Amino acid sequence: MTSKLSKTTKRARAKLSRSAILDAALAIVRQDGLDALTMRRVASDLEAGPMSLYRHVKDRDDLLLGMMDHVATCIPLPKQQSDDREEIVEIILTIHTAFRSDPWLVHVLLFEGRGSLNVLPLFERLYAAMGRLGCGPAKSIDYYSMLLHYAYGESLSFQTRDKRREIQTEWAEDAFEAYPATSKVMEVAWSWKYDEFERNLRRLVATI
Amino acid sequence: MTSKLSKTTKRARAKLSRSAILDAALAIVRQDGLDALTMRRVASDLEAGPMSLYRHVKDRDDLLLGMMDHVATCIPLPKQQSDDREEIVEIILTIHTAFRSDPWLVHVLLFEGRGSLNVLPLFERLYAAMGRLGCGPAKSIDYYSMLLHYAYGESLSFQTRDKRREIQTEWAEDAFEAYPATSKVMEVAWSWKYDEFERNLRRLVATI
DNA sequence: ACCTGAACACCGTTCAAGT
DNA sequence: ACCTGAACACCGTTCAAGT
Repeated sequence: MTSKLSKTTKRARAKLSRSAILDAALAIVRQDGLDALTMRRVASDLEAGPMSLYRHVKDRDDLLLGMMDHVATCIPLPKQQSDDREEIVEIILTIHTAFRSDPWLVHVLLFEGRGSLNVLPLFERLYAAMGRLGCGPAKSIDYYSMLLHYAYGESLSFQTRDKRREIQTEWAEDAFEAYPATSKVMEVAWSWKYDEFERNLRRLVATI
Repeated sequence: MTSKLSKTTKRARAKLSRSAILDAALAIVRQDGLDALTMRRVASDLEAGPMSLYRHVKDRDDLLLGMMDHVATCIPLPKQQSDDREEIVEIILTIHTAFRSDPWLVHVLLFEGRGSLNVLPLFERLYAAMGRLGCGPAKSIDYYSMLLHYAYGESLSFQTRDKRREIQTEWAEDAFEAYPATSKVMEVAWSWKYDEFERNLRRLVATI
């Protein structure tokens, strides 16, 4: 019995490391979303006290940054495109795909203000392509912002769409009665998937 | 002394009403942001117990919805434009301006999934203009989504920009060394205001 | 009818203490 | 060195009780 106990304590000790904590945190956030990611939950998943985490992680912010760093290194770089506009499209699509598989990224990027430097190789290619298209720094940051902001908004809207629809079904059926143009659109809107990111992205890139 | 006490209790009673609560909540959120809006804070600002609010407001969600309804009715409708594309631009700009003066709107719209029906007159004009431009329901919802998603992303990025920059100044100066195109852009980026919403909006509307 | 205090089940984090 | 329990200052909300 004593040996069994010491075994489990040994395992418990081995479990607690920065990377183990990051893995556990990623698992939580991917299963149950960012709100479910609490220090206490991570700790209990690792069968440790909540305070044990703080030896390997400065605070919740640092935990999120670590998660971003890890995810950023896992993003597969797209093939280099000969057409510069196509190169830009591919890069933004890569980022957008990352937002789709890890929706919490957008939240952290925007609201925690943390970004990983591991994403720089991707951005370097983006800015290089813009440069070849004749954009100076000002124009580059302007177009970059436009594309990224659209990706932010689209991702957030997409990831909250189901919840929003659920709530909106409570709206009175006759709410749109006085608004004919709206009514006509709304009939389609409820079931609309509007997953038109790539098509709209190409529209935007074409304006560069 | 007794009369003084009864006076204050009378005033305290008069203070507590749905609209008084909404006003207090709006004042908080405009001064200190959405995170500062707690039921306890609203109550204490009204010199009431936290539980007293629940007589006039179902829960925090209902409070937010009430705030949105109030703000939505205060949005000034833009002048009708003879050019349909210009009409669309004006309407989206109106929405964007509302997002700028009440940044919390975007957060509530997206993450709480609550929207006010009081905004329908504005949307009716938007969909009507799109219809006149030859858009069916599908195309309308597609373009509408693109424009609104961009407005979402731009607003969120704008309102969190200062905080993000503050954090990013901690980054090592030589982080961009290996990335020449990025370095060149970044020199401009730190001070860049990229408040190019209207110009980009026009670009987008032109593609309709 | 209107208001409320105590209580419940949470949260991140500090701090002093264990091994 | 690594881990932890108790504690602090929060949160939204339930519930039973006050007036």
